[in-house]
Amino acid sequence: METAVDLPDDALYNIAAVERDTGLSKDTLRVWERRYGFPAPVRDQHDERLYSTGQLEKLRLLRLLIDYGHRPGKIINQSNAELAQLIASRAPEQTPPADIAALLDLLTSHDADGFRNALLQALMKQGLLRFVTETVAALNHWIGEAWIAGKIAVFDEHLYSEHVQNILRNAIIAQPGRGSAPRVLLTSLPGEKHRIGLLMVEAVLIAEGGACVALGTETPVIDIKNAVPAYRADVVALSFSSAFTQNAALAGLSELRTLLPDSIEVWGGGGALARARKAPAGTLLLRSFDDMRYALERWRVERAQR
Amino acid sequence: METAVDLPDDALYNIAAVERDTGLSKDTLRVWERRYGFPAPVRDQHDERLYSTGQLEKLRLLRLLIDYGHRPGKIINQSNAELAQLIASRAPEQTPPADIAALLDLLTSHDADGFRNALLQALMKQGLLRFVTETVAALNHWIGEAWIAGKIAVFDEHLYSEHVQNILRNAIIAQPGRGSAPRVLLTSLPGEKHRIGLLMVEAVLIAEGGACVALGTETPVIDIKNAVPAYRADVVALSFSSAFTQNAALAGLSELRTLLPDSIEVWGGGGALARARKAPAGTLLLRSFDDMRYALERWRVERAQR
DNA sequence: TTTCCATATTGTCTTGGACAGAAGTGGCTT
DNA sequence: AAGCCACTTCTGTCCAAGACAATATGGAAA
Repeated sequence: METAVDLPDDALYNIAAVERDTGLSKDTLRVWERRYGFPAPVRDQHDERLYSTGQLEKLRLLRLLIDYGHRPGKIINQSNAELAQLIASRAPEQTPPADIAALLDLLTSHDADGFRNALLQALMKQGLLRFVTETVAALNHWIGEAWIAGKIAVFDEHLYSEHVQNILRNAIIAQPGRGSAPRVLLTSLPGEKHRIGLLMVEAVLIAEGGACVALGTETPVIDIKNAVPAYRADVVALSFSSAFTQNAALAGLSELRTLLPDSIEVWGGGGALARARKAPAGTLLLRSFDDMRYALERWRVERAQR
Repeated sequence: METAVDLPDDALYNIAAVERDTGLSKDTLRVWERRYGFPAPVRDQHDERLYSTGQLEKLRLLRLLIDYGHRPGKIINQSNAELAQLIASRAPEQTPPADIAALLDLLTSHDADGFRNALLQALMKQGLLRFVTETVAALNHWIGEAWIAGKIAVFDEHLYSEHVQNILRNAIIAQPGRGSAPRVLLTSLPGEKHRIGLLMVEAVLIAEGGACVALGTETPVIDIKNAVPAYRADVVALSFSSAFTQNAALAGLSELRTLLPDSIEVWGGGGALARARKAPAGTLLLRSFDDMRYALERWRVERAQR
């Protein structure tokens, strides 16, 4: 599954592009440069920053390590190779299980039809719930690893996302009936663009017999608030990938909590919240799909008692 | 179909929350305050900005009008009522045909299941090709109109997008076989986030028996270039909604043309190019789905002769 | 061990100046 | 009229350097 990623080595990126590609704010990029001396981009004729491909690469590695609990000041002056080493040492198991490796091979050999068929076959064999919680979750993880290792091309990742969306949405629409309570309104806040996570949640909800109103990504809080009565939702569930910072995710959950009546539950999950210690008052953190299934069950028991 | 936005009057928002909720950057919020005197937020004990509910509301109205083509300096000092008036005056008096109106009614009455079923029914009745080129195209148009008139809620638009994606992807995956040449690589450039247009194109391509490699939205040009040999594409097709400016779309087509070998065709379509007079040398503008079907046919005839 | 507090680290906010690129305007030619 | 070019205005984004809130760390006390 070796894929040379063909990045032009001489490409230069302005600060907005780097913010978009790394998730680090412009303010953060400037203050790192001031404090730590990295990144030290060259300047154009108007003194505006231009970041190199190597700097962008290192910033991605730093972002990943920081998400895993390292602190910027401790690691920012290490070389790309040392950082990659640090990442590698974090995961002792180096190779994915055979079934996942087979799927990755199809993807990185650009066999779109083969990849699609293999995914469909896995879905048939496992059923929706296991397909999502095992195969898709593992694929997400290992594609992330391959991405860090530079072993997967950007366009293969795009193709992966498209095919998984096709299959999940196909499964979602194929599900008969309307589902029973609770009715969960599912979306993400502005800035959170990852759709796969949302679709996985939707699929699990439906497989558990729940009713789901999916609004896609990036719904402003106010609009979520207005959607709740319109769709008579019982629960609002938000997904935060690790593209979000933990603080931003917690702040979003809190804001939504203050806007909604107490009778509506607020759930949050995803990579950005995986390390969060405690949930904002009146909200629920879901750290796994099992957590979500328990939350669903708990809701049903509690409401049945009333 | 009237949407009242209902906010707590006494809430205060910091600048990051306003950025998230309005999509206006912090820099923009500060420079508007400096230049136009609006918004003029109160300050907390540390001189940090706190925006009121009314300011947030007005910012959202401004954002809507600016997206529609108004200029900030001209409208920023009008009252909320005047801005709402301006939005209302945009509403054309035309009405959609009955079948589209029925679908819109289901959507704006928040009947998600009814809307889904009506879409499915239309698909069954019309077949994929007519469903896409007639029903979905008309729905897009009339939802755009309703949005400008402020007659449709943000969350209803989100729900619409999700359901149409579900149905189109379902139809795409249900299509048997691999399709015949040409193999079309389909995506959009960074900045272009509209997915429905891409899915419509993919559905039409598949309905015409073509082979399609869909990379989703926002693929950087360099990655498109790398994807072409990897997937052995014959044609690259790009979609530009009217969120793109015409010049930016034409520049993107030109850049891609120079990067790819002459044997690969470059096609462009979508709202941003609807008014373009002539295509960049060596590229093809598709102004309708029929144009695309002709282009497909022409490619097949030309290649058959060789 | 757990809890608590002082200290260090880190991200976000502040101001006011600058300027590139988009949008609008006017005059000229076809 | 309609296209096209040059000129002006408008508008979003970038800059620097300082400040401080929020979080994490590390050691002392319970």
